[in-house]
Amino acid sequence: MASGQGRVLELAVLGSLHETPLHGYELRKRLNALLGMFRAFSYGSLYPCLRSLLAQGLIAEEQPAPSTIVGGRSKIVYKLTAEGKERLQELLTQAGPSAWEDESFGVHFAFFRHTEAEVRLRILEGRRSRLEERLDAVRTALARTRERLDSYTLELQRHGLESVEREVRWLNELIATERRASSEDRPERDTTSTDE
Amino acid sequence: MASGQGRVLELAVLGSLHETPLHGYELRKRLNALLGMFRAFSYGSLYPCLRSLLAQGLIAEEQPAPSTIVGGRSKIVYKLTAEGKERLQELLTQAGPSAWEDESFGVHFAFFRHTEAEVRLRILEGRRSRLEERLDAVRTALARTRERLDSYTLELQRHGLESVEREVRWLNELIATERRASSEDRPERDTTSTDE
DNA sequence: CTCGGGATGTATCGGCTCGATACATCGACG
DNA sequence: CGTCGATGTATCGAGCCGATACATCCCGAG
Repeated sequence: MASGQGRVLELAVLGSLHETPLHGYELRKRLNALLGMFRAFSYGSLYPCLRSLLAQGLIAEEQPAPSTIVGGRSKIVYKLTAEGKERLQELLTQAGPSAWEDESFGVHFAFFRHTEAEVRLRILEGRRSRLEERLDAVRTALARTRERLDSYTLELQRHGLESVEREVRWLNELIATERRASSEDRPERDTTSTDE
Repeated sequence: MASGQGRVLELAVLGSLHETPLHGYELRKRLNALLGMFRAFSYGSLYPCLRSLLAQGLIAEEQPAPSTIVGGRSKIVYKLTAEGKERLQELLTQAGPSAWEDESFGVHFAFFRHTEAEVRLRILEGRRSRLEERLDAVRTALARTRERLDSYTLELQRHGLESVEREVRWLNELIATERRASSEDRPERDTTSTDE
């Protein structure tokens, strides 16, 4: 109900502007280069988001030297404010369902560099159990199906299951790597938690 | 611009009802079992869609024997009308961009059983070139990137590229199978088109 | 027998997002 | 000097989802 539930864009914009100030067009290009494999950002959502962030004081328009402005409307370069940086940190700390759904997981992952190790781990595990949930649901539904399925439906199911299983394996590797890295940082806790 | 552009639901509902009449709840369960790996259908879109289809005369409410109705509101079973079957055939014949985008491709594929071989092939090829386009875009954007990317971003890119490449390979196999099947039906055209 | 909880079932609302589109400027090339 | 494609800001209609509300049915525990 607050403002930051389904707002993946907010994190994406804030995170991108954290690296360097940008204007809308560049921002979109950068986001689509970064996450174009998973989703496509459009102006129809980008500009309203920028307006909202501007109104909240999380970003600000950066005025370039007036000499560079020639025509009527100049480029509007947005940069992060101090409040924006705080908000970004806050968003990066959240490890809720909003972090591991399909559309948002990629965005959160893309900024893992700025995320605490513990939060990273929780997001990865959340994503994994989300996918396993889905596997269960589809598998039991498939098992309960009485009728014969045609070969195309079957092939679609097979491909879908395989893709999700692949992502689960990928997550497993990432989680293992994270665990290894964090146990190297804290070698005292290494022997006690060698359960899995 | 017409009514059936982004309306994946229309095809999904019509296609499901073509097999057997259903009511809303069952319909949703069936669709989520069939395509739950790729997307999740919600009532918020399903009921408006049913209403619209009803208004267009493409589906009709099937009245069960009055003896089964006990309480106030009974189950509303929807079935396809003759116009609905026509519309479904029309939708299954279309092989435009609306057939091979991310959200819609799965739905179209799920009903390939009722689709002509030629249309199947065009949809599969359209999907493939769509994905290759995306690969190109991301790869060139990646090549043009000056700055060093952190390991998480890199890993995300790698995983994304690999997933899409995998889907392209899958499509290649499907296309090859389709071509083989259709050349068995028309053996005269076999030798001329052995270009790939 | 009865009472409560979980599955079944229909329906809506607010809000977010997308694709298409409009319009303006700038640099390059003939 | 004209025009074409890339750059750039911005909006609109329409579709879609998550949450939610509310009613009924079924079945097992007490």
